[in-house]
Order: sequence, then C-alpha cells, then structure tokens
Amino acid sequence: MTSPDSAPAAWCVIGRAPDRALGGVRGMGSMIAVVDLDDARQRIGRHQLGVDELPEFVRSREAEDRPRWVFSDTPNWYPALLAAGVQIERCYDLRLTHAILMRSELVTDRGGVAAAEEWEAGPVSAPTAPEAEALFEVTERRSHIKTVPHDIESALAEFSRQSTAVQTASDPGRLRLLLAAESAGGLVAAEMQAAGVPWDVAEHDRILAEELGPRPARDAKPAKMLAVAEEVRAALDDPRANLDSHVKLLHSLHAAGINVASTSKWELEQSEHPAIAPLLQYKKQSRLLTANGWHWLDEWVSEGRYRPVYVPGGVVTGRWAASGGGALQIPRQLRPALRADPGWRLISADVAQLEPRALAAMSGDAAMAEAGRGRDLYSGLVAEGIVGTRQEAKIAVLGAMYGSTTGDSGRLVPRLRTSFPAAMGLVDSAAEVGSRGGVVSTWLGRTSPAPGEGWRRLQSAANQFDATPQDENRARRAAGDQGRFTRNFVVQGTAAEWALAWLADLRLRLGRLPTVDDGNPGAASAGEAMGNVATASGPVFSRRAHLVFFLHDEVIVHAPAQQAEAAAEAIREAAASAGKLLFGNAPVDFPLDLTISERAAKG
DNA sequence: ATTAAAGGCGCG
DNA sequence: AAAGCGCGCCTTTAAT
Repeated sequence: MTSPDSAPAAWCVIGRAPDRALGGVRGMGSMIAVVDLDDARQRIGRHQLGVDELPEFVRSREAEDRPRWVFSDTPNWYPALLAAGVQIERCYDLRLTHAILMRSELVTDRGGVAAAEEWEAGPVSAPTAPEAEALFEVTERRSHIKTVPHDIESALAEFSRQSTAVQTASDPGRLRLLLAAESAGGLVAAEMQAAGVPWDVAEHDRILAEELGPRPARDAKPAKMLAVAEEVRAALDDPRANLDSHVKLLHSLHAAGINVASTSKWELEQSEHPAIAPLLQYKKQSRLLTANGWHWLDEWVSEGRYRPVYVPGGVVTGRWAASGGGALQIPRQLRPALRADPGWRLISADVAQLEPRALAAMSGDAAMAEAGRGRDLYSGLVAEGIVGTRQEAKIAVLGAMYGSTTGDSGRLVPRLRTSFPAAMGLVDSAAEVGSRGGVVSTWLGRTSPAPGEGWRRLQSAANQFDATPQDENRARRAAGDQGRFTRNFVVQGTAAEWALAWLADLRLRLGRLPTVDDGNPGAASAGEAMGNVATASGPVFSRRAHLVFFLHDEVIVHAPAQQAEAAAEAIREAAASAGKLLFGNAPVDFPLDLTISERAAKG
C-alpha cells in the first residue's frame, strides 16, 4: 500500500479504480486508485483504497510530501474532502487544463490532447439549492450534460498527453504557470462554495422591507410596489396599464404621449413625463424582488451562508462564470447583508483599474504604467494633460479596450493612441487579427476561439463577385464584432490571469496563517500546515481566515478579528506577488482599495 | 404544452 | 437603445 520511498512523489493522480467484482454495474466502483508520479511522470507507486479512506489518505500525504493532486475535475473530488475536513495545497485539474491546451497558440503539437474529446465537457458541480424540487430539476438537467471520465486510467492517459503538449510548447514555463493558476482557481471555487459567504438574513430582509414593503403572502406583489404601480397608472391616466409586460407597457406609454422606442431604463430617463420617475422605481423594485428577493433568500442562503456556484474558466477569456445563485450579480444595494460572524471581520479588496493596468504591463507601455503608478489611473491621465476630466479618462480608456468608434469615446480614444502607442498598438493589432478571422492570446497563452463556420461563410459571401451591399454590410459588421471581441479578449483575459495568480497566492498565504482556537479567540496555535488543520468533526473554515467571495477584480476574506490585519497584509502581498509572477519587473503596480469591517458595505 | 428568443437589468 | 467587451437570471412573448 505504500510507495517505495525513493524520490518523493511530485504528482498524485486520483481516479476510480477499475472494479472487476461489480463489472460495470452502474459504474459505481467504490475503490479509488492513487498513482504516484515523479517529476518525469514516471510511476513510482500505486495505492488502492476505499472511497471513505480517501480523506485520511490525502490528509497524511499533505502532511508528508504535499504532492500536486491530479483530478479529473475538481468539483467531483474536492467537496467530499473538504466536507471531511481536508484541504489540499495544490492540484492539477485535467478538465480545466484540457480546455486551455486544446486551443492555446503556445502548444505546437496538440494532436493528442485535441483528439481526446471526452475531456471536452462541463464541470460536475454539486447543486447547492436546498429546495428539493430545485435540486431535482438541476440533477435532471445535469444528467444529460457530458462530464469528463473519472477513472484512473483515463486520468493517467490524459495527464500524459497534456504533459507532452506542455513540454513541446513554445513557452512551457508560461503555460505551466497558467495551468497551475487555473487549477488553483478550481480549488478556490470549491473552498468558497464550501465556506459560503456569511450572510445576514435579517439585514437582507430589512432592505427588502424598506424597498418593497413587508414580505407578502405567497406570490403577491409587495405593498410598496403596488402603491408605486398605482402612481404610474394615475400619471399615465391608464388604470389598467400592465407594467410587467414591456409590449403592453410600451403601448400605454405611447398612448400617454411618451415617445420611446423601448421601455429600457436608459431611454425612459430621457423623458420628463411625471409617470417616468415612479415607473423607474417600479422597475427597480421589480428587479430586486425577482432577482434577489425573499425567494432567492430561501433558495440560496441557509444557516447564515450564501453558497453560489462558481464556474472557474467558464468564460472564454478565462474569467469565472456562475451557474446558480447569481454570484456575479449581487447588487451593491445588498452588500450590507454580507456580514462577518461575531468576533470576525470581512476584508474587502479590489484592484483599481485592473484591465488597463494589465494592458500597460503586457504591452510594456511605460507611459501608461507611469500614469497609473501609485494613483488612480484615470486621474493620472488628467494629471498628464491627456484628457480634461476623470470621467473623460474613463470613457477613453474603456473605449480603447472595447473598441468604440463613435460618440465621446470615439473622439477621446485617438488621444490615447498618441500618448500610449505601445498599449494602443497591442489592442489595435489584436482587433485587426480578429477582424480577419484570426485568433489572439493572453499574456500566459490562453487563446481565443476561432470564429465559427457561419462567420466564415459571411466573409466569403461578401467576397463573391455577385455579393450584394447587404452581404458586404453583414460581413463588415461581423468582422468588426470579431475584432472588438479579440481586442477585448487579450485585455480581459490577461486581467483574469492576474486575478487568478492573486487568488492562488492569497489562498496559500491565508492557509499558512495560524489557526485560532474557537473557544478562546485570543489563543492561536502556530505553524500548522494546510490540511492538518481541521478535524473531521470540525468545519474546515471555522478557525482561520479564508476567501469567501471573488468577482473578477475583487476578493472578500472572512477572518477572525485578531487575524484581520494579517489577512489584509496577505491580500496586499499576494497582489504584489501576482504582478511580479506575471510581469516580472515591469513598472506597473496594482494598487488595492482595501477595507476591514464587520459589513461589506460598499458602493 | 414545451422550448427558444428577446427584452431588460444586475455585476465586472 | 446603445454607442463599446464579457457574463447570469428572470419574465414575457414568439415559435414549434
């Protein structure tokens, strides 16, 4: 059962053991195989154990040699370990890494990886909605979604294919960094879901009551919404106006002489009619009720914890997505409901202007780096005399990264081209490549998807001798769209890489903080390694600072009060180290806005 | 009756 | 109704 003690294992591949006795019955093999590999990916040991023995096995290996655990798919393996009180330090997530390697421009020979189609699949994520029906629905739907194989032989084969692809890549170091960061993101997502965001249900309910009135019975509309709706109907002089149907509402608006082409907020704001103000309020109320009302609270918050489902790598650019609970769209209005446990603090930190800083760093644009050094980058542009106001700076910079050509933005962007030729050159050429149908890559080598068949047909149709002006228009628009996509891809994707590096490093730093004693918050026991901390009987996250929230350029850490300063320092150090790791000594800094408080009251 | 698309708005 | 990127979620309406 134990490995021959030659070199310590660098990698431990985990998978289901082939189960001869049950011969494929429902695929429910209860044995797990763990294969130890050395640095050269040679097998140096094999272990076979029961599923229930896995946590203890992992715990002891974390104490012993801390290998990189190779998983088919982190959500398939890690939640059970966490539930058993075991954290790991590093992993390699074959599903996430496969998705990168099969597209990366850095990979010169991707044949083997690309052929392994069974590794192109969605994550298995444990649904967390406590409601039975919802749970059933989700499971039903998920059962049709392809998942990656979880058996040991498939994992070993895929790991071997991927290792070859990386070794032969044009810049293996960069790619390895990306794969490690991506995998660490998988761990963070699983841990954050397990820990949950401390959520003050009473405060949330208070906010709802303040905006909407007290919780109504069943699915009735809350009192304040009904009142506001009546105001709108009165102002429109249309007692039967339906505010919930944009088609009917648009009709009512026209009948009242309000000339709008749609019922969107943006357009309504242009109008001065007395019905507009209450209508906008009604829309805001309606949004709050349907998206984050009492129903949401019942479904996603339990025992004082909000547990959204994160999907690392869910966006092609490398950003995370979410697949339940709306983690990426918690309205600022509800931020006060994020509240630390008694005796704990929330440390919120976000990077100011992450994307333009990532652009400055990757393009080596010294002037742009200088504009942002130690200060708000937008104010820096004003100080350098490039634009007149901070607002103009923001419009110009966003316009440059998104590819706007008209309006204020289109007017301001050219000034950046003069001041920041390197940065603008980078995004302009990314756009050029994309508009011709090419692919582009982030700093670490994540590559954009090539445009689809439909896009290519459009372009070739426009090049036919009998092409109509419509053909040409459509093709030109599609080319422009693709160009703006690739323009933004390199920036958004590189920023996502910085954020992943930040998260990964922060996670390790927090894991090295001492645990505090539950019963006696003053006492801290020093120096325990991650994975040795929790007992099977105790929650993993109850005794030490840990990540609870991540949103593109922002983290929230939940920490015992006496550890809050140390956690804040870890966040700052992790940011500095992420910058160094990705960009070396490029003169770009990534300043944080950081606050320690009991509530995450922002915005 | 079920599914897909569209409109709208929240987040970065 | 966005101009100008990337998402998820909810509701209504259109399509099958």
